[in-house]
Amino acid sequence: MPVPPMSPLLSSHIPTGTGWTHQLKWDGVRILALCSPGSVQLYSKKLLNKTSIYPEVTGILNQWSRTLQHPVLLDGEVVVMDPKMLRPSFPLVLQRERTRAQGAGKALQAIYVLFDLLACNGKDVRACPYSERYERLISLPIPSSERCFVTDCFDDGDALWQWVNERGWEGIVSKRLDSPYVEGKQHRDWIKKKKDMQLESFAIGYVRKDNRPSSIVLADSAGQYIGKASIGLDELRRQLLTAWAIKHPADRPTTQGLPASLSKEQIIWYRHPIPCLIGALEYTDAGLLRHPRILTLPLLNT
DNA sequence: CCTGATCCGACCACATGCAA
DNA sequence: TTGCATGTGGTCGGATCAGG
Repeated sequence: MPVPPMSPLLSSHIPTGTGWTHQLKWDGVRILALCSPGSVQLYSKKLLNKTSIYPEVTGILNQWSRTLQHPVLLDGEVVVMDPKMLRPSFPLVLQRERTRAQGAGKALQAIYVLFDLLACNGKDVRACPYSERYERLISLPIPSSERCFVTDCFDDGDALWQWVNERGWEGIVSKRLDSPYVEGKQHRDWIKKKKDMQLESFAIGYVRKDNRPSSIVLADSAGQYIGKASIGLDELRRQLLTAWAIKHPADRPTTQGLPASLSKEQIIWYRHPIPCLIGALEYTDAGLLRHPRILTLPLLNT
């Protein structure tokens, strides 16, 4: 039976030494595959059944699983490649997951990238060191193809990080070679480092919920709306946001072309936007920031 | 019948408070 | 001190429903 998958801890530091191996971080949806003789079930991180969502993945594994004598439990990431950028695209995989019409064209074909093995030959191997689980994984006779393969391991984490940055991938995951497979994050054996985008931006107002600022409304230097951010707002910043609105009120936004969805929230607009530094993963296709967070919001006096 | 607005649930990330 | 559970917040597409 599947268990909640092992998750990497976020860190800005890449571990070094021979005790660690490093892999690309595939930006997609975590999927466990339980392959029994003649049947395949896919599960999400929360153990929801995703078997029918990715029939192309299920199909590949199904063919192979007919030859099995005992159940095998695989762990990996389902991704969809961005054909232009030659790297996984999280927005595309979400689009793929939510499109019932399988595929909507070949562009949204899902790929299953494997990186761990929890059970094989009917035996639970979670207690085995990662190096051994990985060796067992690559020795499985799964028909390797562009649609399903095992991710590579690298010794030099810094070099892999540099490769990732040059090509705009999401990040890397470092794994301790002697570590067992542990549910969730109760370990220090898997470490992820993610790329970060920073941009100068402007708070043109804030969303008021429960009588206090809950997020800021963001525009870029050209005045284009780029989303809302709430992560990073502490009590001091909330007070600042409120005080700024009292000093520089406006009854309508200084920016054009805001989405209609904003109109159903209570938004306090600023006469003068506050410059701020925003961190984010990337832009979505709609031109909004993905996972924005507030890095610096200056404490202005006037 | 079609269209748009709205709600919902799935994904992700982080802040916070509490417990070990 | 550290990790976990909870809550908040963002995006997106599907489902639903109201109104033309």
